[in-house]
Amino acid sequence: MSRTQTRREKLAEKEEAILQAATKAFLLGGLKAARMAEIAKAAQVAEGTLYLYYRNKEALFEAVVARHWDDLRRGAQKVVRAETDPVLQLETLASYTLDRIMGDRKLFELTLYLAHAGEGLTAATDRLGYVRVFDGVIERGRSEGVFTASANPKLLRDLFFGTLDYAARSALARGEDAASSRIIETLMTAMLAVLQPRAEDRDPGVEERLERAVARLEAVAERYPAG
Amino acid sequence: MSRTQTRREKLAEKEEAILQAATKAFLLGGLKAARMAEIAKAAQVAEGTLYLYYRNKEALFEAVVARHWDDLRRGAQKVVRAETDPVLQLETLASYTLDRIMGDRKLFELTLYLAHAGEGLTAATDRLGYVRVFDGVIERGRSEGVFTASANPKLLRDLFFGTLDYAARSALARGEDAASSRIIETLMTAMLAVLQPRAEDRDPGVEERLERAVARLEAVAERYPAG
Amino acid sequence: MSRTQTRREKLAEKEEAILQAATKAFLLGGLKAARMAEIAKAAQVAEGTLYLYYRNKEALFEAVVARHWDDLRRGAQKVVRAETDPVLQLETLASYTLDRIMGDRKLFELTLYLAHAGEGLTAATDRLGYVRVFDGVIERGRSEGVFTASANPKLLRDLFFGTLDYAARSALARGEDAASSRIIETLMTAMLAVLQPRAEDRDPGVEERLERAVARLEAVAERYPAG
Amino acid sequence: MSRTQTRREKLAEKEEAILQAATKAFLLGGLKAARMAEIAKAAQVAEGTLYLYYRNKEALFEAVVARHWDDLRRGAQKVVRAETDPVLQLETLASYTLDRIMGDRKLFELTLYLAHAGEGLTAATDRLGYVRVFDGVIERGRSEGVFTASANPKLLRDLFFGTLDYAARSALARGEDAASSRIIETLMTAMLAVLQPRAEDRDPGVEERLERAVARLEAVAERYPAG
DNA sequence: TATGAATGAGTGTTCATTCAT
DNA sequence: CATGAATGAACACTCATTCAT
Repeated sequence: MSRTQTRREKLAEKEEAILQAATKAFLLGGLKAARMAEIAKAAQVAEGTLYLYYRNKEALFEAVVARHWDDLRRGAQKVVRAETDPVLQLETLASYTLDRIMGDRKLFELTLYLAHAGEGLTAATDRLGYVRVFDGVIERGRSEGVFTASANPKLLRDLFFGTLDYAARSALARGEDAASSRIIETLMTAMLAVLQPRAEDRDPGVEERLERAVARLEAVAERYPAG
Repeated sequence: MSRTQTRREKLAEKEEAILQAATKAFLLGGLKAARMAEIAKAAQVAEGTLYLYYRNKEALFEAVVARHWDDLRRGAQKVVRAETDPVLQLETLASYTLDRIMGDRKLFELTLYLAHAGEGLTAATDRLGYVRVFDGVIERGRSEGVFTASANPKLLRDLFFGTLDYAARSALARGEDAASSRIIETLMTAMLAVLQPRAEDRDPGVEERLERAVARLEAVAERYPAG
Repeated sequence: MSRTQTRREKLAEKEEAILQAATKAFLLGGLKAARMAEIAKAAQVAEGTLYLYYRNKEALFEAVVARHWDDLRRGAQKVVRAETDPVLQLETLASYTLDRIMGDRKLFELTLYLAHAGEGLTAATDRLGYVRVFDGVIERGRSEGVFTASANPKLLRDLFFGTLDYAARSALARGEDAASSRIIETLMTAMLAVLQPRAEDRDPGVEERLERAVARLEAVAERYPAG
Repeated sequence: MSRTQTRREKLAEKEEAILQAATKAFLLGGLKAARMAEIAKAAQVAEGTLYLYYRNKEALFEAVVARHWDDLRRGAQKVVRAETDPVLQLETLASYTLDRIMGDRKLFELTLYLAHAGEGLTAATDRLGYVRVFDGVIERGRSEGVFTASANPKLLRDLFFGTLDYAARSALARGEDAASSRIIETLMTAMLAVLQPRAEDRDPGVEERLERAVARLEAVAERYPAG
């Protein structure tokens, strides 16, 4: 059995080596520029061996991207669990997401690339796990009554991930490192405007009392006809 | 002179034909998949002729993308000018942007592709004109006192374009046509939360006076029995 | 008539401009690398105009090479005529030839190139005029009794031009500027060995005195019997 | 081990086939005219395979030329070793060289072509081995006292190879097969004029008679002791 | 004569993938 | 499972030459 285990371990190790070599290669120049021959050499396996683990170059590419998103998801879960307040969780998640996008921008671009070039929609699937972390935060906020139940989760995602993606991309395009704190602040203001509509000014008292007072006066007024 | 004009017109026509053929070709499968030979054939010119107008395939590609953004910019300016209220301008621009992204999504992807694959930063430049339309709306809103002057334009762009881009992309990824109205609504809520912070509760005088008026009303109303 | 002359002059000027531009272009990178478009631009004519003067690129190339050899021939005739002694004429011609080969090595290579690549043997024809200068020197030397009549002119050419060509080429290959004087000296020694067999031993003095001395020794020796 | 050997043999065979096919192709029309596709087909390998053995077309070309010079060198060494007298070695080498140039003139032209077109100086390197055979003959002649030590080897090479190259080229240009014996004779006369200065004026008669006279006088002298 | 825009044939090289060993 | 030599399809770009003006 130890032999079987050893064999399995060897396989796992080899797969890991391939994945790492491939990640490095794809990061350097994208799907097209990476050479299977170089990946094989870096992983210290023969070219043919790559095809024992992955059907083709694209499959290897997808595996790399998938693994990346899995890493991200785990990291996101970790930082989210460190907080209890949904609002803080949201803010923490935003910071984490922005940092990761900025740090591994190449891999995010690869995801876009995959979505663009690929016939498969695997990219969407990959992000799914990550998006669920976000959805979880929203859900918890709702069940705790901190967030309004009326906001559509899909739209919230658009706001959240769209803004962060775009902010990261334009920052990178301008060569800036990050102005993370400010964008996070702005994003939170925007998010909370949707998640907690008029939450703080909603002291319903004034309105209700006004309604009631007017209603009563109207009743009186009817009793005393004008004139 | 009519001869000169004719020549120029011929050149312009030929360039237009090339550009159209190229747009079609690039839209079909991106930069890589498009074949110069096919573009030439579709434009009814010889392959060599393409190179009289554009240095190489990539230059032709960039020209296609640039023209697309120019079209967009013009369209955006038009819809914005049709409104006078900055808030409505913003909303109109959002709708227009979303529609165009959804409609020409391939060309948006090509822009991303360009940003990803290209060594040139042309992509950013192309968008610039379009972004300026947005900036113009914000600026007008500020100068009219409708928007707060404190919001950073860059961050606003991130919110605006990021959300729209992402919404379009994810809608397309899910195969949906569009849920435009709802995302626009959400986006506007978010934007205004940043652009008009506590706009309605602002000027506490109103609230206080309202409070006082209600109190007096209540006092009066209580003097007259409910029945 | 002055108008006709003007026209002719214009044509001649244009042809000259083309030839000069072409020479420069071919010198830079040979037949293949030169671009008709660049030649046209340098000559300040349209591309099509080149073809009014020369059937095609190769014909232009040949014209350039031919003109070069004509220049050389004229120069050779000049230096040869400056001397009267055939031996000195030979030496002068050798120096001149070597200098020109070294100086315009590119054009010599082009001649070789023409011989190699071209289907026409034009190259040989071009050199003909130059070779005739050499033949003339030899002929004069013979008729003056300075050179032996028995040497085959063709073989002499092989010796003369072959050595000079090769010397120049190998010097250039080694990046040396020239060791001209020594090669000229050696070549002359070799040439004269063929053209003036036993030429230098013709200092009869030494031989005669030696002959006389031996004769006297023999006379003495004979007086004393061998045994 | 026999398997390994088999593999190596296969590789060697394949390389040989490529080299032969390439030689044939390059001989037909030079570097430019030869088509990699045709070479591959002739060698019965795929086009890509050519690039497993040679970096590119030019490298293949150089390999062909290099092999040619290696062949020549071996042949030259053989004929030289068949003689012992340096003068005869020189003459034999001249004949061999002339024959080979005439026979494989295309490959010689290719060498020139390489020198002309190539950025690399490989051509010179290739000839080096061959030239050394010549240098060896000269050196031996010197150490045996047959050749004068004063002649510069470089100049001798110019004379030897230059004359032979040129003779072959002009003979080929004139369509003649060869007038080898006469040119060899002339060349040897010229070479020896440089290598054995005053060789022929050594009219052995005088020397011999001097020797004899002195010998006889010595004999007489012994009979008549001094005093 | 002169122009110069248009032509379009022609080819070296790469690299993902396979398969005999 | 592993190897790595062999495959071969695929394609942008150049540039001498032409011809309508």
